[in-house]
Amino acid sequence: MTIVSYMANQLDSFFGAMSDPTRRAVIERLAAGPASVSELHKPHKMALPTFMRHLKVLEDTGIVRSIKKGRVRTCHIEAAPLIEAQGWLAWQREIWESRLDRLEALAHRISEQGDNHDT
Amino acid sequence: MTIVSYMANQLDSFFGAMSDPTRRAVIERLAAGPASVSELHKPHKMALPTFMRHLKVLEDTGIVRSIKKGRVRTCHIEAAPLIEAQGWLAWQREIWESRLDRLEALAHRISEQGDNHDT
DNA sequence: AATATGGTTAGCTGAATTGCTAACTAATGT
DNA sequence: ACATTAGTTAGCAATTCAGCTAACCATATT
Repeated sequence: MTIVSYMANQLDSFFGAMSDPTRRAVIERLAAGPASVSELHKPHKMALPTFMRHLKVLEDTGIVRSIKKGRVRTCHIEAAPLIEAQGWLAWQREIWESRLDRLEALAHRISEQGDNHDT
Repeated sequence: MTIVSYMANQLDSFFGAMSDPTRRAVIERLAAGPASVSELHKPHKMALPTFMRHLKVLEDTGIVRSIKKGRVRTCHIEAAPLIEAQGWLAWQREIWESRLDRLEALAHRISEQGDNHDT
């Protein structure tokens, strides 16, 4: 079992959640402190139900938590999923960087063997 | 113009690319060194054209580069996009962590005001 | 009690994503 | 020259995603 399959569920949904600019904007806003749904919605041009679905994605992933008091739902950030994902990236990057010189050397050797590179 | 919109294109495609387990597995494999398309494909059960499309996503995002020599296309990793994304995550995390105590205190205060939390 | 506000549910679109097969080109091996 | 291997192109089907409107419940506010 690779580490990938172990973390797959978590990372799939985390990266999926982060791949949308609206959702990243919400996260950036929440970094400044908790906010209600309509407060979060205000700067975005989309309809409220559409926006709510983005919020739901963030909650399902565990990145955002919310509490409803009266008719107001207040959202805040949960750091754990981010820390995990950042850990994965950092780990990958470490491996890559430790091999980059070798990789580049090899890539150069390959590209010099033939002039057939597309890209 | 927010920092989000500035980095939007890069980060959208990067996180989108990372949200698929097949593509993350390819990245992990490539961390161990360059490999041909069929070498990369071997451990995956999907049809080759399907797999090729995943590879194309990674190339379009700039995470993977490839060189064709003869009939063999050799792929390797490009570190830059990863470093950028990791930077964004690290930056976010820094902000969050510096506020986490305040956030949690506030969340507690809110949740104690009313018993209406639906997660 | 009536109205306004904050959020939610249901259901519809169009576009993008992920999988497939079939058929094909180009390079290599025999 | 012929067969095999490596990769590619084209096109189809099922699913998911991101947006919308309309209608609705529950809690303030007046």
